[in-house]
Amino acid sequence: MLSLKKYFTEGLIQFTILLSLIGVRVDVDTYLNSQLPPLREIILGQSSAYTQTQFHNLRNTLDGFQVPSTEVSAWLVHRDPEGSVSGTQPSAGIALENGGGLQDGNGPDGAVRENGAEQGFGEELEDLGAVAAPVNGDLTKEDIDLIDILWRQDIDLGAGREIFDYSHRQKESEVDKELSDGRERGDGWRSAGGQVTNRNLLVDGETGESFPAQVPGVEDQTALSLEECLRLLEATFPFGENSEFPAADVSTLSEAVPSESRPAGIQSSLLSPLLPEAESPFDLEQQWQDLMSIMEMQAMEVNSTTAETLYNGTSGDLLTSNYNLAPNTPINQNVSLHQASLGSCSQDFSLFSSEIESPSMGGSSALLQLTPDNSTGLNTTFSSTNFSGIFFPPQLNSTVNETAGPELPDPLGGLLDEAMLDEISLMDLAIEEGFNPVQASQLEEEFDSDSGLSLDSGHSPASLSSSEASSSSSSSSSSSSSSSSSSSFSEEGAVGYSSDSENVDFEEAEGAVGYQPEYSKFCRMSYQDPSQLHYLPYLEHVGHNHTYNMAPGTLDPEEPKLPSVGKKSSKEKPSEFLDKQMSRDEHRARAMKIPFTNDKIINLPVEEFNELLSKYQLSEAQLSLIRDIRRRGKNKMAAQNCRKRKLDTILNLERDVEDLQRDKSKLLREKVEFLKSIRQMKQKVQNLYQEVFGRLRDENGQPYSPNQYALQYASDGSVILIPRTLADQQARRQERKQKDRRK
DNA sequence: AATTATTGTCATTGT
DNA sequence: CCACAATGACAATAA
Repeated sequence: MLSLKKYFTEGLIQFTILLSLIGVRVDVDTYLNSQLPPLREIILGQSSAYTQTQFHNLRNTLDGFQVPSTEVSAWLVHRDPEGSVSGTQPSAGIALENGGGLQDGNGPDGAVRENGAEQGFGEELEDLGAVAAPVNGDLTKEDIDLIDILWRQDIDLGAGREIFDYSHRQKESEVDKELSDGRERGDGWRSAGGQVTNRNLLVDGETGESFPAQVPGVEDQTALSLEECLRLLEATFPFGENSEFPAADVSTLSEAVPSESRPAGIQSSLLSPLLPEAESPFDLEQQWQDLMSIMEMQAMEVNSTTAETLYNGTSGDLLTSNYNLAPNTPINQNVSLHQASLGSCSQDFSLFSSEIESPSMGGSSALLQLTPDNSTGLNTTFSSTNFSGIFFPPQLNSTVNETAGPELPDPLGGLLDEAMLDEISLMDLAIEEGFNPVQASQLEEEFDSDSGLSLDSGHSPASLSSSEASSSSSSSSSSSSSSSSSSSFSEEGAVGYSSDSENVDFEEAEGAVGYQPEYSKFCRMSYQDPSQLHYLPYLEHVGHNHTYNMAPGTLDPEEPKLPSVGKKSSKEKPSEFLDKQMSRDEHRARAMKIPFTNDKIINLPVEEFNELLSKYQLSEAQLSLIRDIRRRGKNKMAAQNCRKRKLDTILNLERDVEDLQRDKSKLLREKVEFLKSIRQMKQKVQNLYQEVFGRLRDENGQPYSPNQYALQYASDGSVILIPRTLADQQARRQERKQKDRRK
């Protein structure tokens, strides 16, 4: 049996969740062996590799869900040892026929799926409401859409499709062949129809209570129950990197549990055991802990809204009411909540359109339309797609897509200007701030404290990267060690600084401003530098006839006159001009009739210098002057070198500061992104919870009151329905445990 | 005339 | 100790 972990990675979860939601327990093995193409691709129509026929086949397959549970087994196509496909295709339901999403392969656009979803949902509930919902159900549009969303989430979160495709499908080539021959295959399903797995169809739920019933070991359990699906879903949340939830973080789920009095962190340990196989808990755990700690405050917010929505729904049409009410609830978070899990649902389409009119969303739409070119690029960066696809209404995406093409991950995205992403993400942030007051305040806090930087630096890297990208090479690799190409640094430094100096946050600004006056100076110097350093030794005589240098004793009678002579020389050029070009020391040397050049005096090695001196009979005054000239000359060069070094170090420091600021703002952006992701995940979980809870029916076919019951994750990984009082007790216990742990 | 940037020089320290 | 480099501080000069 495949391990659950593999299910995660293969993204089967959502699919299975769907099955579970409608009361079907599916043998994942069966699915895996069924030669079905990856659901994500099919459902989303994102893979051009699948033909219409294949989509059709899938649809047929999914149609199978419509049949009563007793017949459900029939649809399950599975593969016999010889590899031939066999299975039964029951009378095909038509529910999916309306779901253009499956047909046209437009995926999340949602435009095609605008119709019929909501009604389908309500009707379904009516039809099934009296019966134990989990037992039996149609695959409604909502379901499809939910799957869609979930898949997208997986995509967004980076769940590797490759894993899915390759790691567990050893017969892929075979499958591919068959896929390429989709119609035959589909026919095969329909016609063959003999072999059915029995174990798939453990349909529980004689009553609504049946729900919690099954709690076998997770690993070797053949069928995935709803509980497991929930858990799996959660397990996949950590950005698709199959990280595990830190124990303390299960509160996320518990927070998603709708209740008036906050259910207070349901057992974290309940969830943790189900992730024993999480592959790389290393950094992610830490990451999660950090993030979750940040998020703790927001959780309550989510809670309240959840409770609200849930309570709004009365009974049978609880879910329907959810869908309807959520957007209308005063708290904006519900909007994002819905978008999180149902963003591309056709039924939400209309809702969103109304929501767009709200100021925040209006802003978002404007934003997105302003930056159509980057929409593709966003996909590659973490969760950007998430937000554009889920967070924003489908229409927006569609409009974007019109200009920017399909929303598929774009390999070129990474090359896009990070700046735009920054802006977008920050704008997203700003938008989202409207959704969650707590979050907003938190973010405000951030931006107040150090995000004078982060806000502005969102632009500063932009300007930087753009300028750098045009001029030099290193643009977006923020932490690139300061490469000192002296040719570019001057310009780059100037640009970077001028932009940055405005963007530094206040504390840092002080230091930076202190530098600023000098900085321009340095920039100038740096411009001159290359040439300066080279020809200075020759040109140093040019303009400077500094006189203060003269040793008192060696004053030449001419020297005081020199300035006047110089002025005249400007008019009587030829000879005087040369005089003017000579340094004072040279003048003095000439006055003292030193028989060799100052250049020799200064630059000869000591030995040669001494030799030179020994060759001539020089007066004491001459020797003294020569020594002074040598000393001053050497010192002059030393000073120049020193200044150059100083300049270099300062410029390097500047660049380091820039890099660090860029890193900082980048980290801040990432933080914000994480926060957003977490929020959305919470909302998805919350939604899922509501959906599941809303479908539960007691013996009388009545929905459970969220006031009295709650879903709870048991320690063995299952999900059970328990009275609220009990849940609260356990929650308290759990809190205690956590506190103890922290201590 | 005042200010600023640049450069040279000196004194000092370190190598 | 010498020669010299490095550097801070000061001053002259140019712009």
